[in-house]
Amino acid sequence: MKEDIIKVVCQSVENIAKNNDLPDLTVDIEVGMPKRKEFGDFSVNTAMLIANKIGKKPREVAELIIENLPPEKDELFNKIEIAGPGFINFYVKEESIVNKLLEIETGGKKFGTSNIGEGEKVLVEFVSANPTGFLHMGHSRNAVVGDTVARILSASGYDVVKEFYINDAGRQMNLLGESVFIRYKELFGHSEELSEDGYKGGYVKDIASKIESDKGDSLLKDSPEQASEYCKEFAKGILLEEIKNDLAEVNVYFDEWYSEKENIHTVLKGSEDTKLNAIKELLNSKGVLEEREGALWFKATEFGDTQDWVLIKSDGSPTYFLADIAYHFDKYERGFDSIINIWGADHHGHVSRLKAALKSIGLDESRFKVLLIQFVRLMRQGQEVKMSKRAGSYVTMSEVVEEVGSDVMRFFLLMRSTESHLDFDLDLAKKESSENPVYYIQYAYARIGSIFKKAKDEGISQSSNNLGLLKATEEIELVKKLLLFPEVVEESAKSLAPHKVAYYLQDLAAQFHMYYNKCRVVDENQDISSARLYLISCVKTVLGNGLNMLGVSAPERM
RNA sequence: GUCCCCGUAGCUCAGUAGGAUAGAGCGCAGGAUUCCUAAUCCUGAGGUCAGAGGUUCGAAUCCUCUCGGGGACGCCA
Repeated sequence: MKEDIIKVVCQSVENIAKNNDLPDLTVDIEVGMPKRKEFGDFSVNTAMLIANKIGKKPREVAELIIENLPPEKDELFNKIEIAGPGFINFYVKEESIVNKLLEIETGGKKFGTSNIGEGEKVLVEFVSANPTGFLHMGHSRNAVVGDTVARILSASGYDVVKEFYINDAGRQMNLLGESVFIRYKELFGHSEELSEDGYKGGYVKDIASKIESDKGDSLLKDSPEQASEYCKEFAKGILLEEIKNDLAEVNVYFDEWYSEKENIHTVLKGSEDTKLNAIKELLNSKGVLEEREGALWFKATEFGDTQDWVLIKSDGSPTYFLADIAYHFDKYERGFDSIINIWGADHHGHVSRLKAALKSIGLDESRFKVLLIQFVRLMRQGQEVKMSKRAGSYVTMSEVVEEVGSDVMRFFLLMRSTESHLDFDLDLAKKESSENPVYYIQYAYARIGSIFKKAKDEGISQSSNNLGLLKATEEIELVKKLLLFPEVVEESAKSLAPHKVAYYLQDLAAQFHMYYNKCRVVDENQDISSARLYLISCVKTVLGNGLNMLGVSAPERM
């Protein structure tokens, strides 16, 4: 619908430009939907935008634009008016709106998808938690947002790969291995204190017991280093499985599990050195490294960052940052046009240093985007549920999923803009009523299913033959809302903002429920009924497509 | 001290490259079901868009400053 208006206004502006000898009269036609009915179905502010260029008052320009509209305007509009400071308001013929339903029906599951991505290769990396424990609530928002961004991008014509970066190298993993080994030794009566920053969660003991039932006391005969190493690898395997299961519970699946240890710290077939060493050499060749106080530094300040960073510590071991540069260099090497990272907001300081590093080795850092996600607060009875990771008393993601279900979990985590802090209200999440926005939307979907069941009993089926009978304001408004869906998805994809789809679905569901209460679908008049069935079938399609994009189920019955 | 996010109704939050009289849900006060699911709908009250300047035809939106909340500033990851 908007395209139609853009088309005719554009033609008009071209005509004006020709007649007045203004060759560079170009303008983006922006079509708005006024909130108030008196202002028509669509409006355009073009006159105000080009008034200066033409040298006339906005309202006069508006008149000019209307005069120069192509003849097809009569087929499309009932009325065109100038209002306020120079808006042009279009009153569209009901018929031309309603006929657009055919496009939705034809589009089916594809309606709402687009090709704005043009097959661009995108890597979305998210979660990327250390396999040193279970996923907690903080990870859950990252997981669900990342997955949904990926779904929306796919739907918009991007070629998306979802990747989980496994931080399985370095200090944290060593600590985990040592902690497990200590618990293992406990099982044989060797008591030893866990170090200050060792892992204290109960799962560490569980893993130790598994090793014991697997291997008996054989680890005691190995060297402590060998034993710890074994424990580490064993624990990693178990915890990764656990993480995969937790993610699967909320419908999150990855295409790639990228092991830092295997890819960055190991010499791969066909290469002479590790990626870690290779990147260090590359940086060195660019002259951006410096030895200071026994450590090797990256001069990030030369590339816009506020401070320099250590890449190799004075004890000779690499920092996480160096591995991260190597990892991101590899992302470019793998040929992605666009690289998206979903990070917790607490990592925002790392954006500029990584960008600085990419820039220093000549990579186009505009292809690299970080979506920062603000924190989640878990609320129960109006109180924040306090979590302390140190004490091992944090609420895991799977505990909450078990409590509220996957659909609610996902939707609640998607409801807010990613740059807003999110209060996860457990009490609301568990309510099976209209207060709960998930059920509100799903109920609309199920309700349509139920109407169709009724229609079937009555022997009425949907038809596009009588769409002209859809004349009620609620019907026109509903169709207009449906037609907005592709635009919402596109907007959501461009701005990496899945909450826009969530909001849209709530609005659409509200409008449908209103319609349901106002107009009876299955009625005596079979012609009207068949047209209305056609309409609500389109509503069902859009609700279904939207929910699917969010990874939330669309139930036929509730 | 430097940097990032936030401040909109009692609460939780939307607000679409600046647009017309600022929205939704919850909560609150009323009301609607002989009929497709009342997990629904309707009506109402409720606002100095944190504050002050600036930019212009026009600002919740853009710029500057102030105040308030959260987070980041490691040879941790």
